[in-house]
Amino acid sequence: MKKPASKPHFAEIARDLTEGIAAGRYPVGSVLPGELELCDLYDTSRHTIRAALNELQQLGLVSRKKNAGTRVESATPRNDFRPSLGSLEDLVQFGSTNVRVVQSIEPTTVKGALAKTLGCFNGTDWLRISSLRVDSATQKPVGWTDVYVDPQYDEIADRVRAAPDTLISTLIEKRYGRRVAEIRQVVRAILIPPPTAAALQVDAASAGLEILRQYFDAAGQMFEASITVHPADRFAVAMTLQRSAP
Amino acid sequence: MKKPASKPHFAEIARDLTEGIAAGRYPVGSVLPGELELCDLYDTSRHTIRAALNELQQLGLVSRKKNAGTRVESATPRNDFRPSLGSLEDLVQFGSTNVRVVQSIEPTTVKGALAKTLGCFNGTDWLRISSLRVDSATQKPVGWTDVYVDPQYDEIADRVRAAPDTLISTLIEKRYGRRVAEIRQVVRAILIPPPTAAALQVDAASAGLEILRQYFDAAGQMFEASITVHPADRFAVAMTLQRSAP
DNA sequence: CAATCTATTATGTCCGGACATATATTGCAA
DNA sequence: TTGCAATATATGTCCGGACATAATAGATTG
Repeated sequence: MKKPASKPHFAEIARDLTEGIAAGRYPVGSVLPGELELCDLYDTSRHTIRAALNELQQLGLVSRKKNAGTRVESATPRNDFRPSLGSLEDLVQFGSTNVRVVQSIEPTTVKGALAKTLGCFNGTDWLRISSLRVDSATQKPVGWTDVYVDPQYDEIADRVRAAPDTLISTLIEKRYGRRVAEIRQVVRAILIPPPTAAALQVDAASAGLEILRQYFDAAGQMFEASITVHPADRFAVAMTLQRSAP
Repeated sequence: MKKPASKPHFAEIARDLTEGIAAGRYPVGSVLPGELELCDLYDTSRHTIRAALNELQQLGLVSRKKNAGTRVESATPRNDFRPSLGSLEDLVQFGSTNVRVVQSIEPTTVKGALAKTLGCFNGTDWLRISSLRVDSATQKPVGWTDVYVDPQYDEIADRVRAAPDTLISTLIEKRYGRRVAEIRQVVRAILIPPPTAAALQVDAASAGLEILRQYFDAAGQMFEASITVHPADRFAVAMTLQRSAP
């Protein structure tokens, strides 16, 4: 009955359960057997079962609640790849490589196409913080950023100027306690518009990278958004994905 | 001595260790105390210590080896944000929205600037698979892709044509068993070169998104690379990041 | 001196128990 | 019927032990 399994026991069980979920034996939305039942099923200890279930949870296959049991959330082992080094700072390529030089901080009313791209209602009031990102080595501008924050957070203006290497979302979190729970990011290619091109010291018809970021709190409310334009030859978005389960 | 800690014990320990790493008490590259020592230090069981260390490992702060102990890898709690839905297919926006139309499959010798961007030696031989991605709804081309694979995999040509909605890396894995362990991706903005512009049915001087992907196996060997060019107004790279620890 | 064998030592896996805690259900009372 | 309290039940946390396994360092041998 017992195979001379080379793999650890909990990994075998995790594999079996994953297979069962993929095969539809445990359909999405259903609740799979309790831990003690699984102990009985696989003839092992609860500790081992939990280690196996932990794997499934890590893979995003199941969610677990105190009395409701472990619910099957997805049939396919999503997050097959995950970013290996991907703090937000790394992603944005912030920090030591370049600093923020604030150009202007003023309240504005967002309407029309801009409102649509930002994902807010027409005529919403925001505080716009425009800044230039300058590479500390070459002294050349690497990006123009318009950050839109809730106008009630106007007191962060000083801090934004004082801490040129800190994310504005971090400043808001420290000052007002509103915490970012989710970030949506869209990367597009554009032809850099003339005024921005001048600020970035590039030709008018050159290509650029436009990055839109939306910051949401735990309630799903967007309280910050930013649009960044980078010259094509001075910036790239890089990321590394690694397979989760070897 | 005992605080009325509301948080679980192992979480407190994880927090403390994270703090110690961030503060430099445990510098990057150093090896922090063994599990039994930590048991003594925090006056707890090995199980709890391991749960805490597990958190740090999950956050990418430490790596662990059989006899060398747990090594500090990074000072900042990276992966503070993780992609919420991020299978590779989602990221690439593959699948039902558009299909691959193969234009040519032929062996080439990569040299000069191309070799440099692809990240291989000058004069390396590859099998180049050029294809057009066409949106199934509008019938307009949304991207031009040059995939470079090891020329020994020339038998996949048929499969590439036969399965227009499957990743080429997946085809290689199924046919030859060589498995992708890591993917590096770089997104840049470019001006679309004339021949590509013609194929994509856009103006010559328009902006486009260039995506370079490199596929590595477990040994760190690159065995596939691809360069994709998308018209600026027909494609964007979107991703959602969610905070890991609420 | 080099190569090989052998302890030593760290993490990895696993056991079987205990109590805590959050949630769902049930039962009782207004 | 509605609202609240008691109970049941699932996962969460934690203990203290055991043996396995891999990597290192030391001892042994050619």
